[in-house]
Amino acid sequence: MKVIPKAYEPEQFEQDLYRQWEDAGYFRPEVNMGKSPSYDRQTDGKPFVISMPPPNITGKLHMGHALFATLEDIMTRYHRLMGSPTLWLPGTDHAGIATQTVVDKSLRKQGINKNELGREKFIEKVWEWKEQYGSTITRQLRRLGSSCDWSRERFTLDEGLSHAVRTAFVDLYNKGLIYRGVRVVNWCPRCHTAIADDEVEYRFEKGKLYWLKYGPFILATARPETKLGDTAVAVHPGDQRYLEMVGKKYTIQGVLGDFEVVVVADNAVDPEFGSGAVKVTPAHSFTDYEIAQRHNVPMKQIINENGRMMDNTGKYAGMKTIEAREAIVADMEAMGLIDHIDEYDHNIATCYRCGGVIEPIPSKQWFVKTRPLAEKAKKAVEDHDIKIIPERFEKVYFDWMDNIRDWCISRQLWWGHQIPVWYKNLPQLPELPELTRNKKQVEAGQEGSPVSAKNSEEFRFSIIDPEDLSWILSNIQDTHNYEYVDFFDGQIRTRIDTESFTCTEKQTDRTGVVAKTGLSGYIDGVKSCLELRSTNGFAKYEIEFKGQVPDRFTGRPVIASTEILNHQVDNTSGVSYYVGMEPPRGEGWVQDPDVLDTWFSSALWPFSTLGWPEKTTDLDYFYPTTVMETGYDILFFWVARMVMFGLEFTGKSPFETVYLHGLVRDEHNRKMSKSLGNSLDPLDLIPKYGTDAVRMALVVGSTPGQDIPIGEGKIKGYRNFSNKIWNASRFTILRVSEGDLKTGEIGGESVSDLAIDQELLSPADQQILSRHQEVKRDVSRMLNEFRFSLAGETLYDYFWHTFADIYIEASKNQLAPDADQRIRENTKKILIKLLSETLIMLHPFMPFVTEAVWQELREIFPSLPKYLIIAKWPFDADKKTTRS
RNA sequence: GCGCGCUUAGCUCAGCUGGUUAGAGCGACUCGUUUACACCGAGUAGGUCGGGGGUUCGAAUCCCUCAGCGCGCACCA
Repeated sequence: MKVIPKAYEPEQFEQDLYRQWEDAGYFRPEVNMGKSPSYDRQTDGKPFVISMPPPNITGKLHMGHALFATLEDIMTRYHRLMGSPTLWLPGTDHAGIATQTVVDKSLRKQGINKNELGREKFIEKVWEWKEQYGSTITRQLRRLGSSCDWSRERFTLDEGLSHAVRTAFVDLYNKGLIYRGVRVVNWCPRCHTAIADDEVEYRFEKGKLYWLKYGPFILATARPETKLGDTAVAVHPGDQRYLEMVGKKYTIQGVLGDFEVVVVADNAVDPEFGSGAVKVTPAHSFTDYEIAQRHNVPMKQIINENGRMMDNTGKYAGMKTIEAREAIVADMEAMGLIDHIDEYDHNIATCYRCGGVIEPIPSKQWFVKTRPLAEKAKKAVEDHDIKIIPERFEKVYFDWMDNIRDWCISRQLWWGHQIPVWYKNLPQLPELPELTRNKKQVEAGQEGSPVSAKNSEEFRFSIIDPEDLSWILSNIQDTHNYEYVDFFDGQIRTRIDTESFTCTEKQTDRTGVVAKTGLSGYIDGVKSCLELRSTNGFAKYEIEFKGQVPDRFTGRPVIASTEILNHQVDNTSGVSYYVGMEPPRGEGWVQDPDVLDTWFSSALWPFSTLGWPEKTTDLDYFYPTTVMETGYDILFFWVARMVMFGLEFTGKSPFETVYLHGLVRDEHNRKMSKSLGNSLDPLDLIPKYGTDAVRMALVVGSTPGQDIPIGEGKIKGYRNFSNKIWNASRFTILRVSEGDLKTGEIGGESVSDLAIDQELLSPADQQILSRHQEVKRDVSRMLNEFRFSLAGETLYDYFWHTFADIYIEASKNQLAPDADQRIRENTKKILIKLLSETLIMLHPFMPFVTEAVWQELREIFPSLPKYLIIAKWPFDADKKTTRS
């Protein structure tokens, strides 16, 4: 008879079992396109794929990671047991701001200043940090039993992914979906970078509302210091009180002398609030900026990127905004410019990373034009190409897509993907003689055209190297108000109607317009010339086209390289820029110092990790992925953007189902926080109670989209369950192995061949077998429907309170030495069947105990698969012929 | 302001498309246990399913309404 320890000691098994699985390669899916599978498959053969939400390299594992790892591992293991080729692709995220802040802090503790260190050295330090901590978190994910394919592990700054990022940027740029411009942005003076709208968090703070005597108006403001940047007063168009004043200019007495404002009527003004008149500070308020844009009101910036008053604010220059506010209020009171002051609760904007107050300031940044992307992304969910669980988040998703604003993607940081744009300052050049305005357009094959292409479609796509085209077009964007753009290819001069791009709002049309009006065709080896003229100046580019290769997107031939022989720019900025995958040829080009928003690379994750933009086997086979499992808190940050980018770059939704889990909270449903001291550390709990217990505690009782409370008591409960599994199995194994197995007391080759004699069944046998069948069916269905909690609970209840409490007790009689030999044998067969099949079903939830027990079970019943992880799921949903 | 969620036993929560006597875990109480497991077993108590109204043969479940709590988005002069 076997000897098995009395209690389950997880520490003795977990790490060893994990190593055995990993070494055996069970986490790596078989890529077998078009071939018949090498194993018994219960599915349609489609691979099951999850891209792991890449944890930041900044920290160590917490309960949130444990939750996603558990849920994703359950799905992965379930589908593996079902026989699907299963890929769970892990990785980590460089997490721009977060990592830079943490490393900066740690360096400062060592007395090292980031700025003295310099960019290159600093980035080296961050990489050192990454080497140290990036692997910590993946090691800890293994501890959770995550059966992901480590051979495919990725990091967002890997060469392949960086290449994907550059490709995406350049492609969007060429499509006119990325632009650079001066906008009022959310600026964090503490992190010293712009952040996106959804990276801003609002919180209430007690403050004051100042009623100012403002020329003929009395108006309220929370930020009197911005008065120095005021250029207008806005009122509601229907407001009778101010009708007469609209359009007129007024002189306002200010602390730095008189200044002039214009009165405009705008619907954004709420006539009910305050006096119905608003002072407009276009440079430091989003609403004011928009009002100013609509009424052509000038903008005056008075706050700089350090959150301090600028030189144009006289004696207040250099003060922080709060200091300036106090000083200005004091001065205004002295001048009798303040009517009265109210108490007022402000909803102030703060940075989601550092908590600092956000200053809206005008800044030149890169933006993604999101609306065209959002429309497709919205449609994908509307058409059910993507299903969101729980469904109610679809509405939230739609609302976001409907109200989306352009996405500011440049960050003034060092750690991240540096923007693939290069700048060059150019000397002023003497004006060129006026160009001949020839309106003739080039058509493919047309007489006089130097273009040799025979079919017009090929011709149309064979513009010039997209990278150079973008570089050229970038200048159109930069200077506005071009009168005309001429393209001269050596023989024919082509006029391009510039009306289409005088306005930045029409940027999407740029590429199209160019193609339509004839900036197309290439001349291998011929020097061409592009000339731009604007109200600010002109630019001339001499270009030589060389060679011909297939375009990587369309497969059509394009110019392989375009040498810019010379280019000249003369405009107000005097700067030209180049957008491309690699630095441009020639001297003096400097790359844009900014990096991209972390979420830009994250948005590419489901396909960049599989090799995109290269056409790899992995991309072909595993993309689109199956499930995106993540927290509802990053629905906008991440999920929405993956959908937008997935559709844009691959033409496919990046996943079929989005499963949103909730936030892990403490047993009283409070947020886990260090200050409350209620945080649970999975790395303490795992050695204490076992990974399986932690996993079960996270799954059972949690509903998608709903926060999940968890306390140590709950985990203890599932530790007890682990032990119950161990002991019920121990009983089974010990009893079944009584007698001589070699002579085949229970016989049979595999579990399905266990010939259970229906004639000999006791009522207890019949009941358990029937219940067992139900559980198999229910659990399969629940897992297919993403109802993990219910599935786990069902299995828990069945195993403990039906199998162990009822059936094992009943089996004791049936196994008694004085019982009929045939009954004993039959009972043993039933026990083996029930136990082995239940272990398989429990395995996705509790991989370690179940595998540990399986290995024991295999010793007395060697026909079982070598490892539980690759066993066969005991219920086939397609076989609806389940006889009761 | 717009939207969403929650309110079920002392605590934390399940309860899918309405259908036996509303469930679990923890906690409480009683009893038991040399015999797979005290990280155990058998059992008990505990709920007018937030209030009100409606639909229905039948409502924790669907609809309306009110209240409390929480969250998201927008505004925030």
